[in-house]
Amino acid sequence: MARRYVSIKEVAARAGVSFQTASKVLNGGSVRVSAQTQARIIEAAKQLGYRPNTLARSLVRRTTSTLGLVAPDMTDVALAQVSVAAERAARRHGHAVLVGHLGTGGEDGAEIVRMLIERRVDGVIAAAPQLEENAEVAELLRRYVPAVSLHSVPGGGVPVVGSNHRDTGLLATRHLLSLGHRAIGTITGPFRRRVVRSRLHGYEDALREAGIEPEEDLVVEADWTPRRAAEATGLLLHRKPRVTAIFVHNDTMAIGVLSALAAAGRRVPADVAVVGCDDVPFAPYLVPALTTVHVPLAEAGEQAVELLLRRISGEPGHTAGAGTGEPGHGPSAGPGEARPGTPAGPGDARAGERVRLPVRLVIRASCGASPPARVITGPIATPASPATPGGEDA
Amino acid sequence: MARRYVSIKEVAARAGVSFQTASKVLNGGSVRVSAQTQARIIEAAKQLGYRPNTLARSLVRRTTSTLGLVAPDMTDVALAQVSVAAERAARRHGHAVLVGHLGTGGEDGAEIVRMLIERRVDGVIAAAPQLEENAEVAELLRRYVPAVSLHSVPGGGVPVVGSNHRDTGLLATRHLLSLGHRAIGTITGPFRRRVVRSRLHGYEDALREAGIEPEEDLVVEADWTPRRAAEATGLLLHRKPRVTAIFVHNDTMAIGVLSALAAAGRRVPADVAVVGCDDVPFAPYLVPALTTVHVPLAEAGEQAVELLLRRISGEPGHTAGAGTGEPGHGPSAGPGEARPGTPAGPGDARAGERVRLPVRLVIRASCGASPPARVITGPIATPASPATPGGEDA
DNA sequence: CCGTTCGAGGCGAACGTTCGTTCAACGTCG
DNA sequence: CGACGTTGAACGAACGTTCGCCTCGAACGG
Repeated sequence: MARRYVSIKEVAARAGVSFQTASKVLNGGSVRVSAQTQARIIEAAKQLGYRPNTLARSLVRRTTSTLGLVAPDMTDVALAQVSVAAERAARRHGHAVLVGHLGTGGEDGAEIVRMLIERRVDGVIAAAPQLEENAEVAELLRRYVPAVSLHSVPGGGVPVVGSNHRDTGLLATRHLLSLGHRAIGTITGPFRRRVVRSRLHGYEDALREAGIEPEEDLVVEADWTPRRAAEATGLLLHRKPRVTAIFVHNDTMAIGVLSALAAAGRRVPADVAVVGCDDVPFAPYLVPALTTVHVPLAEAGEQAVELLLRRISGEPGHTAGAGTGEPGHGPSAGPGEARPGTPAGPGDARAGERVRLPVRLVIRASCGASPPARVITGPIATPASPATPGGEDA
Repeated sequence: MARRYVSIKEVAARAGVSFQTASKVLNGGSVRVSAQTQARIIEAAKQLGYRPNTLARSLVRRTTSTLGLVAPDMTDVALAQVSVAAERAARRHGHAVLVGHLGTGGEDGAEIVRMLIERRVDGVIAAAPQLEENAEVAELLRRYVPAVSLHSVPGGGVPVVGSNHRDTGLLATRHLLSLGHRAIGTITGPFRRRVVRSRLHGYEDALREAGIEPEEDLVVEADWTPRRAAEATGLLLHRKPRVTAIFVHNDTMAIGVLSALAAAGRRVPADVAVVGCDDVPFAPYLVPALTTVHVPLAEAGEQAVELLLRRISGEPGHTAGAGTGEPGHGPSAGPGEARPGTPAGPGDARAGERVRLPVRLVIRASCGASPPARVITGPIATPASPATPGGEDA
């Protein structure tokens, strides 16, 4: 049961050299050590099953090759994608990932971040919407450790990777409008989330573009779960029996919406059209197949890691390591939002503070449009709507 | 951007004591240091924003308070539950979690485990079905680090936490039989997975109990995804048009099955009854609401952590740590499939090697049974089937 | 008044590395 | 034939802790 780890000294002893020499060979490679000795050391290491102790290594190198990930509750497949992608990307770059899952409230965020800091992670990825409101976490991230967030961070100072969520609302609603719908309801996530407000802005702006004044009664708040979404749909149907289309803020809730609609005897898409958000793997297999706005979640996780790693290695950019990234990437990339003053465009001083991943509409059956799987991409130019200021988020 | 961490020496200096004294105070608490001095040290630490460097601590304590988690691909909500629950449980016990997600093949398992070992995790939780076949991983876990698995481990020596999956097959199939179905098909996960074979055994045994000889044509292999499940269903319908019920190996695939059934114009449950597996959060909101076998995934994750932590702290049990070095437990390898001699019951000498979490049937609408949400629990006595003894797996 | 005890805190060592410097031996060259 | 380079390897120090033992001085008992 000898679970003791063998140290480099034992390897060295067996090879008959000083442990420092062994160290040299075992890492660096061929630095000033005869081929013979090298072979002996390597052989000894293999025989003994030597595994370097990264703790000791980190202690002297002052870097752990470990990233921290603050993850959400994760009852939603969509969010899980981010974490998985991020971890994979990190590992590809030789970094391990220390993870902490928030409670549903997200109030334990600071605790998690402190844990990560004490473990001296090289950087932190904040991948939970709940963190949006957590000023304490934001402060910790600003002060103690390089970080990248997938959601807007109170007080700024932490670069953000993600999509423009106003675009999602815009895309979904415009599509519904183009199909002739006028009474379009929406089942949202919690209002206090920026994502939600952004999607709502897109929804409203699209409506106004079409000359329709948004109605409060058509907007029902839920909490991302199918359960609450089903309830919300019931309420919506009650308040506005004549609604003919629904924009749902995520695909998981769409399941609940579909369920409630079925329970109410409304056919989809014949009576009511439905458009979701995220484009999770099962979306094409709902009945009817769900039309939804694809949000590149996995890609966001990956990009977040890349950006974070660049920052850590102290790549230039005004924001100490942030920038130079994404030079003129994407079609119109970054500046999705109408924000006259601070375009955050490429070349802007704050470039790199924000990486934008375009969303796109995936047309399936639930909206009643005929052709299968057409795709319309965002971000989109907003004709005339300086109304909603910049702060969208991922 | 001064990201430098303050060390305990700086705290000590500021408080005017030796750093060892500061150390004493900052951990142990009231150990032979005057209240005054303590206060001074604590104050200094606070002012400086001192965060202990757990690397150094771990180095001397020879324990990292970190657990490794080998997680699956995670495109399935059900599996994500395990990871989240495990991480939460670990944190509750003051442990952090280092996570590695397998690729779809799971061939990178050893690489991940090695990474965890080099980082000196105190223990490893193997929570991926893909690991079932990975002998290299099993070997690493046996040799280098205490571990607990959620799935059977080749060669044994690693305790397993999970449900008896024969029971799931039994429960689902018996239910369908009790509803009068005789032509019952099943859409499975990959055959090479034990879980799958176990569920299949349950399915077949239930059939035989009812005097029905299982037919190969009624069994179609898929890969856990809705996509392949839909295809498989199409195939099943083609081969056996008269099938009146389907047992699906997980809820995510059930989405695909429902979709294919709808495409084929079969009504559920009127024409075909469907029973799933797992009981994920959205199951009640599918149309129709999915009858499914509830598998306590989150609980399994939690229990795995508890068990692992007990093992680490060297709690007794005959298997002291890891089976006192696998004496003569070789080929008889864990209480695997058909091994009449070793029932591994409670009170058995090898108790602790296997924790069983009962599954239960949750009756909803997709099977056509009338009462809403009845529940039938397992594990179940098998009337006359000594064929498949205990050895199912999680 | 001296020896003992006890409370408070200092000190050395160790944990397993990495990194830069030092050292010995052996040619080689002028 | 001695100064010098090279080459190969050893060595010392440091990373930030924890832990156990040691010392010091004051208080206390006899």
